[in-house]
Amino acid sequence: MPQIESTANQSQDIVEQLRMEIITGRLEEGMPLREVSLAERFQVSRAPIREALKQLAHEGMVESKPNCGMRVAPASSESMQELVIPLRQTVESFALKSIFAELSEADFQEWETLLEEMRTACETRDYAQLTELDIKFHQSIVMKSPEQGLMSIWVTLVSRLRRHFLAGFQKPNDPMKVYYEHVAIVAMFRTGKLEPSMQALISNID
Amino acid sequence: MPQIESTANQSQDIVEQLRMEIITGRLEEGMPLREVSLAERFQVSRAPIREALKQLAHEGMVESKPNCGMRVAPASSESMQELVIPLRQTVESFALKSIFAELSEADFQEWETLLEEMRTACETRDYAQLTELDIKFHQSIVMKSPEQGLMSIWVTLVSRLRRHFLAGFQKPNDPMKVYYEHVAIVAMFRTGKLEPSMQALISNID
DNA sequence: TTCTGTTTAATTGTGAACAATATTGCAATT
DNA sequence: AATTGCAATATTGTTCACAATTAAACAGAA
Repeated sequence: MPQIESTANQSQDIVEQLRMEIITGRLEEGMPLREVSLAERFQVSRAPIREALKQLAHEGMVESKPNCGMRVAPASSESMQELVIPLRQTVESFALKSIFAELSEADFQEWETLLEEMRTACETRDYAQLTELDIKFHQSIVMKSPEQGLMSIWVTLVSRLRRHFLAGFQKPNDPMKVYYEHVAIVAMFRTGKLEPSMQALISNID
Repeated sequence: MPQIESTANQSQDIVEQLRMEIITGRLEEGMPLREVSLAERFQVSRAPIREALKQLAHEGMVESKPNCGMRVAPASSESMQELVIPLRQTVESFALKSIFAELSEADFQEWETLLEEMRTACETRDYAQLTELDIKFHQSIVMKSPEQGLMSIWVTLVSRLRRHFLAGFQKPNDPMKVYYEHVAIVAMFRTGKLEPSMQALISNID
């Protein structure tokens, strides 16, 4: 999001909430999103709801048919995902490179917290929560980058891969695999070696 | 834009107009965009203006400071452009590949028309117009692709390169160069050979 | 003068009513 | 029974009025 300083306004909160519900699959594909229903649910007027939906439409999370309403967008085609995955790898690598030298202990603490939550999500097989945490981890890397507009690009890409997340989690035999992978990533970050860190991050994106 | 069928609504028209004015440099960097002023100019209320500005903000054309208004976003950093150029090449190649087999005479006619306009723009040294036509040419390729959401990604990338256009046009000795390059691209498309066509398209993106 | 705090104005954020458009259901007709 | 036309409903698109927030102007004291 191209906001210079993010003050908490209603529509932004709604965007983040709806985005996560779509990514995690709590809101199924094709489900219509009515402005009045959402307005009642979030206890606000239609205006902030409209803004939120418009933004999600631009991100690719929902589809808009003029005068006919929004609905949760269907998953991207296989070929589309094959296009987007390397794009996402490139963007996140770039983000990591731009922040790597200035990583502080506070950054690592933030990630350690996420890792703990990820561990419990793995243990309880809470795939929706796991998806959310995975997204948040990668998002945090992009968010730390001082490059303006990188986040907008990243969000637009990730929304096309949202199905990829859930699908990827449910197949592996070892349900802790996702957790271990991210532990390895953070550990590699701590070594201070850029190239292997980028490699670890990239290999996690597929 | 993720609209399934594009009916002409006001905010969309405003988006396209403002986007072109920013890309072509008619609206200078840092210039504030006030909702009421724009509402008066376009003879509409603030709501469609707000929607247009929000969309442009997500595309990276304008920056938004909450409760403080929008302004034309400054150009991307050099490193950012170096990131985005190959991304754009990848996206447009993908788009071309997805439409190449079904190109019709109508498509070529559309391009020929653009080429003619491009020629006169080159002859009259109208760099703003030339920028607009260049964008429209590449945009048309992405637009023809049936892949949903490709346009959103493309727009987000191009907005980061908008300075690149104007700068690239004003330097070459031969002012017709831009025209010739696009003529060559379309001619290559007509041969029906995919790989060289993609190469021609890519080489034009730098 | 320079700094600080307060007031004032400008601007965005939100709410609510109205208009325009698309969808749905129903009836009349073939 | 299937189809077409029409009315009723639901939904979005737009306008206007108001609240909340921010930035600027200004006065007063060190």
